[in-house]
Amino acid sequence: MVSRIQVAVDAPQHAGMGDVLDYESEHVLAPGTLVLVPLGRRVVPGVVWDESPASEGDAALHELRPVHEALQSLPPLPASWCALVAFAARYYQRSLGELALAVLPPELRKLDDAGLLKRLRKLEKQLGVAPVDDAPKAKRRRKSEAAEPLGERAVTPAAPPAPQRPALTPEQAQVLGVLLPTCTGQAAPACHLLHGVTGSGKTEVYLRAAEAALDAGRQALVLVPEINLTPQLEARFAQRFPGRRMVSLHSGLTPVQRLANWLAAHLGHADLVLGTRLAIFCPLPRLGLIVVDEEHDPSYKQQDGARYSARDLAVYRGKQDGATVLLGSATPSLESWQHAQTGRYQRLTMAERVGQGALPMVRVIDMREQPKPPAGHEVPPLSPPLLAAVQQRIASGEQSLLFLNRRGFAPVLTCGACGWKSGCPHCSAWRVFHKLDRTLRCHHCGYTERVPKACPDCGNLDIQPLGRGTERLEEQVATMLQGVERPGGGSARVARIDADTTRLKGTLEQQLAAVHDGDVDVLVGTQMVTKGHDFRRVTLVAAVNPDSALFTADFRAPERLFATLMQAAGRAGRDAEAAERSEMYVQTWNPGHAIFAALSSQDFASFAQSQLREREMAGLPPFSHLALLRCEAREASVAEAFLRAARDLARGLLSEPHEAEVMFYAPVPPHVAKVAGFERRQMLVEAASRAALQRLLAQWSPLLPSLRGGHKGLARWAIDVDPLGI
DNA sequence: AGCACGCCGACT
DNA sequence: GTCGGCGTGCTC
Repeated sequence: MVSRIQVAVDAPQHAGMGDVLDYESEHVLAPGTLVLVPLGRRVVPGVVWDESPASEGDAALHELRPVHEALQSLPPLPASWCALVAFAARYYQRSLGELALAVLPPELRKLDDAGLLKRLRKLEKQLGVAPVDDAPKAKRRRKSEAAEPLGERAVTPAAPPAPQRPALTPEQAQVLGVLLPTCTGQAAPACHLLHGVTGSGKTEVYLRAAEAALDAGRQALVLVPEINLTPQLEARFAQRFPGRRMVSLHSGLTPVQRLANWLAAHLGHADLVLGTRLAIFCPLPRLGLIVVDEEHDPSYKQQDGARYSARDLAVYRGKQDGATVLLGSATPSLESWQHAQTGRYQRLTMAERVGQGALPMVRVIDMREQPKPPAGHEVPPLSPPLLAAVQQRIASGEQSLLFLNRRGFAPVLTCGACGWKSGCPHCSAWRVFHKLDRTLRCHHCGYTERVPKACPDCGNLDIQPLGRGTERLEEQVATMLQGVERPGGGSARVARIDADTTRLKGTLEQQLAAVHDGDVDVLVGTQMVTKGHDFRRVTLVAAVNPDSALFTADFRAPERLFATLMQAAGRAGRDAEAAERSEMYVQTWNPGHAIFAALSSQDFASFAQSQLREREMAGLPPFSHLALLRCEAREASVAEAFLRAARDLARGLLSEPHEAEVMFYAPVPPHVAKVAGFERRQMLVEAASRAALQRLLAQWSPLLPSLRGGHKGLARWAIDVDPLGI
């Protein structure tokens, strides 16, 4: 019997095709089955989808092409996975197939059934598990089967010695008293917001929660914001759960490894999955717990392709799969904080550092009151009080961490004679001066050139760096500390950690080890060093120049700066014995800014409260809901005309009672308006409720392809739902 | 998105 | 005379 099936394939929404395409198949294929289908003159991978009632009727409008091949060695993706993908596609305004295929392991998209079977056999051998039943293929059919646990449970190796578990603090015990029953199924699953100051032992809470879920026969998914943070967390989980199978999922794995790990999770062999945002789409048949560590971190929002928020999807998935969700942070996002206030999330608090350590004393340095440099000279990077504090740490054999969130040597070069600046010819951005290889690099399009010997405009030889990045800070600090002796003899050592020094795999670990071994007295670094690392001998942390974050147009900048500074502060005094002498210095030209007062008192709750009040008055999230329509064209006027036409179209969609529910702003250039020769424009859409926004977007986005014809030269457009920056 | 077809400039 | 630029159009 030949039957008609629906398949989701990777075609973008703006192609104007429906969500699924119709094919004919020899066999009935269960929804969630991976297939290869012909599309135009290629063969592309796709996922069999549950028939959508809309296209049911028009059976024989055209000849259907047959499915090329069904990948039946792989158990179909579970209905819960399809539901999550369908929700995310709808919510973030992407086509079903684009999202479905984008969140499968890239390697999987390249295999046919024979290739896949080979990988599965290899995996089974590696894991020592019974083979997945692939005998009577026709038996594996419809939904009822797809929803069942897939494959056999992992054969647990002989019980290893029980690992040592640290004693719980009273706060941890209290938090776990609430949390654990929801992880084991004794109590209804819930969404918890764990607000715990840095050093309060959040990781131990994650470990105990995972233990409870695992002991109840469930799987646990732990998300971290960055790949850098996976190795250390992996080590802690591996140590705690020696008898359990754990896999990691992130873009740093080789394609083959990533597929193997994904398969282990999908087949139910892995008990624990640890990964970055992309892991939220990993099929897990027995999911009982999702942990989102540092839930406020912007990395959870994908910034290209399908712009989903893994944190928000975790909450949705938890509800759908009956799993408990644990969002953890020392500085929760205002969205999550608000949900905790209204009772939608359950708030759990840990205010004390393990071992009674205090957070460092915060000293705000007023840069306006520092001695003025001689005319024609720059303000030195470290003010006298900060320099003295660093020197004192060196003298006592302690370490300092200087945080500057800008890599490279100088953000821009300039000619002293004619005012030329090192702009990028293809972008509206400066090219950053990298001294190591003497290049000017555009961080937006990658355009790189050797630094010119003379000013390209006037020929003047005196080209000067303007501003300061970590590369230059390292150099200047080394100069300032020249001749400063360490206790054991020899002069002070300065090191730097940022994306440029850790480009090669493994170098971050090496550099961190050098810091731990005491080979470094002063560590200069970007954001990278403020996240999660446990520096035992650091007693001084300084934010060298945090002011730039105060004046960006982004309404989330204060929240983000506060989180970053709090996180940086948390790097100091992790050793209880040294905690008392720990300090955080903040150099600023705006000491009156509310953020620094909040940082000094380290009172997140009142900071959050005042920020929420401001958001409410300004009608910003979480009190409104936003979407951005972005587009690109060679000509700015084309991009703007398209956005205006889209706006007129949208206004026409709003019927009488709903007219005031959604507001449209004028098209504006984003922070960097031109990238790689294309002019970018964006238009903000604001709605009082999520439902109203979703209602509009659902009607609006399918109509946008029809506008294309009227705007020659329009390159592409996309909708960003819940954008992080505007 | 791919991948074609299709119509105009500098090369063996 | 062809190789190749990217504009336009189609894919169940």
